[in-house]
Amino acid sequence: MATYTANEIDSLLETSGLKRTRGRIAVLHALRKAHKPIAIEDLHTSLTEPIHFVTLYRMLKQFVDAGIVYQTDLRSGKAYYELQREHHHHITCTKCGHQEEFSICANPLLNDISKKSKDFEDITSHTFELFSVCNSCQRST
Amino acid sequence: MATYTANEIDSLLETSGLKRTRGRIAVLHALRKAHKPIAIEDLHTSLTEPIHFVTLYRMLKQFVDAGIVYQTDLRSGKAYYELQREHHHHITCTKCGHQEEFSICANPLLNDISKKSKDFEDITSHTFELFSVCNSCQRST
DNA sequence: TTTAGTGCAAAATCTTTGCAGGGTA
DNA sequence: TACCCTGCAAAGATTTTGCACTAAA
Repeated sequence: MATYTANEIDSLLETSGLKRTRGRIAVLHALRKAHKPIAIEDLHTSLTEPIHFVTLYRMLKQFVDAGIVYQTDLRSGKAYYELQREHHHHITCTKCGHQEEFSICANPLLNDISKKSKDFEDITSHTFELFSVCNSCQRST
Repeated sequence: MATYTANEIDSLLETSGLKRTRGRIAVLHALRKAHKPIAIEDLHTSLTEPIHFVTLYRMLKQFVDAGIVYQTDLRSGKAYYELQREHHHHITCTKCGHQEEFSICANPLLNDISKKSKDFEDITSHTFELFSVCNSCQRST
């Protein structure tokens, strides 16, 4: 449950035209284990294979371009990554950073939007993140 | 039309408990003129008053916290800012950077989400950005 | 073998912090 | 006057680039 099957990973990579390397497989497994958007630094820590930061940056960019990985931004000054098929969103507290997950996705809106667009056909990816002050921070103000 | 009235700016700042300085007024005017999310560097270029980058960073953080300014991320490695009341979203081409604006906002979803949340009452702000490959880049592949 | 992927070193870019002086209420 | 705001210098953090070597198809 915590890992992709070898077949699933292989087909993801093959479809994208990316070679099946030890590093990429390890990264996809690590992303799968995270179960939430994770920053590059934390991803690197969680890896079982030694992979250089530079390589990690390059891999993730390719994965995002290929649509395998979802990239989002939580206003913390760095990028967060998650497997596309685990895709979900968060409310983040702007005071303490506390997060709550929610399963509602903006997908229904995407169809409307792409239908109206003249320059774009399909939306390959999106970000959707909410920010607020959590109840406990609110009380302590 | 391209500028706030002095009164409007004054009340924005007053409500937020921020002092009415020459710099802040100039920045709000510049944001108003932009009519779209703008990066700090471009904002700085467009200013009529000389304002230090450091000050600009600090101002924008305050504005975002105060709810005057909307902060978003276009996966370009830097933050974009826009007046909250001009708030709208974009589809960005991941190849050439071409943007198309759309007026549909995720607001209807926000209500649903905050109602279901146990840790958060009101959503103060959100990001919602779409990514795709534009038709013209698609053709040239 | 040929092309794509990786590691290393270095640099570029964006953003934050501490402190002293200046402006606003 | 008291506190907030700003500029300056410096540092911190994240991400990118060039090049040589290695591994996958």
